[in-house]
Amino acid sequence: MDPRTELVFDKIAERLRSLADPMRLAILHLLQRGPMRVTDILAEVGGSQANVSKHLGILRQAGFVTCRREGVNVYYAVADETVFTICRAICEGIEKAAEQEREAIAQARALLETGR
Amino acid sequence: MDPRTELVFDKIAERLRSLADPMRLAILHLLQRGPMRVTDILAEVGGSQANVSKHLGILRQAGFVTCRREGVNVYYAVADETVFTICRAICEGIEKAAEQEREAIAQARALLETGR
DNA sequence: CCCAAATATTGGCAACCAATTATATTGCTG
DNA sequence: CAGCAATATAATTGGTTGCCAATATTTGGG
Repeated sequence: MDPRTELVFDKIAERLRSLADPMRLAILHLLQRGPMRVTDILAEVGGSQANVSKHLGILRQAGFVTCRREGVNVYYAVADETVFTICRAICEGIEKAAEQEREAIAQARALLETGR
Repeated sequence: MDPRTELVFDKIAERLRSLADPMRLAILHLLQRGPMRVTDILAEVGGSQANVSKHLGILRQAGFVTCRREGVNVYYAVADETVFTICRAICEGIEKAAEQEREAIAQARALLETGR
C-alpha cells in the first residue's frame, strides 16, 4: 500500500483513539454547553482529579479542546466541532446495528414458530 | 451522571475503538470499492492472514462490515456507510489542526524576527 | 473419502492504555 | 513568603490490544 496513504490511516486511527473513551466523550459532551473549569468538569463526570486531568490532556493534545488560564482556574473549551459530527454518525450506526439485530431476532423467532 | 447517558458513551467509545486501527481503516477503505474476498484484501493490505482475519472479525462484530460465504471464499462488504462520514469528519479535524499548528509556527517565527 | 485452498481460532508475548497514588507546579491571599 | 486551592505530572500496576506462529475448520475437487 502507498506509504502516504498508510500515514493518513495512522493519523486517523490516532485521532479516533483519542476519542474512544467514555470519560473523554462525557467531557466533550459537557463542554458542548460552553467552556468550563476543571473543577466543575470534575464535579460532573466524577472520578479522580488526576484522571480527569489526564483525559483533558489527551483531548488537548489531540486538538479537540483548548484551554486558557484565568488566575487559578483553567477553562477548557471545545476546539473542534467535528467531534459532534462524529458522535452523531456513530450514534446513527448504533441505531442501525440495533435495528438489524432486532430484525435478525424477529427472523429467528419466525423460524422457530414455523418449525413447531 | 445519568447511568443511561453513561451507557451511551460506553457504546460510542466501544464503536470508536473498533474503528481506531490503521489496518481496519485500510480495510474499510478498500471495501468502499465493493465487496472483496479475504485473500484479495490480504494481498492489498499486507500482514499475516491471521491478523487480517482478526481485524475483519472485529469489524464484523462491530457491524461495520458483513460477510457472505460463496463456496470456499468469503466476501466482505461495508455494512455501515456512516464510517465514511466519520473518516471525513476526522480528516477535516486533522486539516484544521494542521492549519492551527502552521499558524502557531508562523506566530512564533514572527516573534523571533521582532526580537532580532 | 482425502487433499488442498480459504478462512477462522487459539496461545503466547510485547506494547500500550487507563486508573490510582503520590508529588510537583502555579497563582492567589494574607 | 507561607499556605492554600487548582491543576498537572510522574510512577506503578492491572487489564487490553495487536501481532505472530501454529492449529483447526470449512468447502470444493479428484
